[in-house]
Amino acid sequence: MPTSTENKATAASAPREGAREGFSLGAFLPYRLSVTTNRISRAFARRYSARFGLSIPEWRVLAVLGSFAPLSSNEICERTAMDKAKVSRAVALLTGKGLVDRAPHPQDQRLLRLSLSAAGRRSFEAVVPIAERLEDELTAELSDRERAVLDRCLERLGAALDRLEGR
Amino acid sequence: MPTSTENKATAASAPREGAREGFSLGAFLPYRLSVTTNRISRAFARRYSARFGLSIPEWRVLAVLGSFAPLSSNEICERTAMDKAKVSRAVALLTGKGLVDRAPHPQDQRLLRLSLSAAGRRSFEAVVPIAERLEDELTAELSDRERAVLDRCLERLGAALDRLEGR
DNA sequence: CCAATATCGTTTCAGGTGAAACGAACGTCA
DNA sequence: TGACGTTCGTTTCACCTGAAACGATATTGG
Repeated sequence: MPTSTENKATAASAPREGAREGFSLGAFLPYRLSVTTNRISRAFARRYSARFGLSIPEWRVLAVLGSFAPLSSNEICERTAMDKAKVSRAVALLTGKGLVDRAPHPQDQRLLRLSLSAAGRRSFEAVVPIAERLEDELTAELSDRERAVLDRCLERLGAALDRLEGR
Repeated sequence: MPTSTENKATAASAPREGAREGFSLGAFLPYRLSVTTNRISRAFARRYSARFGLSIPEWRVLAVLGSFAPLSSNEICERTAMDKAKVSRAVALLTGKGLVDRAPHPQDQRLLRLSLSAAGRRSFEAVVPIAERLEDELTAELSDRERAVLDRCLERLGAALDRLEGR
């Protein structure tokens, strides 16, 4: 859906006049992560959004429901790390498209019991290979060890964030 | 500025009923990168936005101008990987705050010649240590080797994206 | 039992976003 | 020179976003 002009990759180049050494945005980890992540999101969206008409939030909901249905909205929030408003909208769109079934929870009327419809499961099964292929293409140049280190780094960054937020 | 409810970190847990093994969002690299990156952006914004009144785009513009002034808007686009509309707005805000000076380019009247004002440089010098400290805290648990591998992974992901986009 | 409080999901609201349209300035080529 | 296409930065437009307010349901405490 977005064919952005942004994030076309930017190699850090040499400082020019007025250079203030000691800080380089191009080497700043939050910045690098942000650029790479945005580019990946776009690349992924380009592949499936046109074909399936799914936004990223919708795809995420589809993904967790494909693996863990039935879930309440709140459980989807936890599993996708999206806020409840975003989940609510994505679920509304997916039910409107007939991809998600929405039923009341038998014990607690506040909760929804969300699951994939037959059509939803077909979409899920169709998108998963695309997702996996993109991941393979992205990580093709990474050795198994590098991939393992990358996973560990993300885990530790998450733990560091837990500490920072938990203060 | 944003004290989000989103991205509070979500550990992957065991599949439940209806589990469809073979795909787990929690192990999907684009997803993990996205969650971690968004959390870092928020953590960073919390630290400086209240104190300096800077949005993330503004901070990025400040950062590149602090290191590479003078730059045109287009050069800022390249260096920050933001699209031109976002840069245009950030520059407008920064000039409004008196942090950035805007002059016409002597040879090419289409270009702007942007640089930090004295106040802008003071803000830059004030934010840089905060940025560096956050990065240190985030990567405190990473060994030098892990950090190096992480950098290399990001580089190779970027190269893979170049290929994917360049087609 | 009845308040008071908490939780769930939706909706509202103000603001940010990218894509595209736009005007102005430049370069080109005859 | 002048018509044409290009590049630069701004603005418009439709959409997406998170925070907060909200109604509905459940739970707790008196």
